[in-house]
Amino acid sequence: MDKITLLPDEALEKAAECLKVMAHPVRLKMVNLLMTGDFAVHEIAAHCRLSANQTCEHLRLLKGHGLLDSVRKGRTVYYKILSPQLPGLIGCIQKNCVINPQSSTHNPE
Amino acid sequence: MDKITLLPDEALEKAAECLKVMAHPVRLKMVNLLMTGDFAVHEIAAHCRLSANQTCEHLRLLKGHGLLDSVRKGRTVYYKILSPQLPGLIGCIQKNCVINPQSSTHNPE
DNA sequence: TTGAACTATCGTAACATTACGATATATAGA
DNA sequence: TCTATATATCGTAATGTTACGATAGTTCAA
Repeated sequence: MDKITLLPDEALEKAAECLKVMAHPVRLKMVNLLMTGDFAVHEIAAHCRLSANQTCEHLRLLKGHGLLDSVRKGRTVYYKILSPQLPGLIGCIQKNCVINPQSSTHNPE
Repeated sequence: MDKITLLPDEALEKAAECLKVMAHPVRLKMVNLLMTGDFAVHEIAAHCRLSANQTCEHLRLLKGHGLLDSVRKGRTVYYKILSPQLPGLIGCIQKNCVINPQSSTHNPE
């Protein structure tokens, strides 16, 4: 196993869209936080040092792509991880971007 | 092991930048192809059904971030995978976006 | 009902990315 | 040298993304 296969275009487009959603430091931070539990919007905002509306927009994007889910309890809305793939991606990032730092050290210009 | 950790901002920003580079169906396709061997620009262009200049630009971006490398042999320039993390990411995509299709089935609007 | 807390949405300006034609560079062969 | 092939770059229009102020909806409690 571990054979190299050429993935179909459809899968690549789906993957690219998913990656695009995750390709933002704030959204990565949100997902990373939510891996440790469920949190309210204002808690996520505080953790990311972000305004309420920006926080909502990022969360909406993540939820809109099926990566997160939310429940309201009174005035507070709690977000949680829905996609079972997210932790894997974060783990992949941890392995590839933290332990083995690389990339973004070059400049195309 | 497999403990959940909050990654530092620096790592998240680096990861986001790396993901942004990969978050394009054509670039994913290029990397996927290059996992099977080294290829010339015009071969990559043909495989991706892309114009020469677009192909070069995508390859330049990937190379500029240290993900690919290239060697010239005569008139032909061959690209190859440089970053040892790329196959892992593609594998992650294969697991998460192909076997377990999800995401991009919702629409934020 | 009124106000406060919390979340969500809208309009839009600022910014980044992508596509594409035109052009430039590099190499090999006639 | 001249020409064709193979890459690379540039300028710019089209498109997409993000940030941000303003506003709106929701819930609770006084």
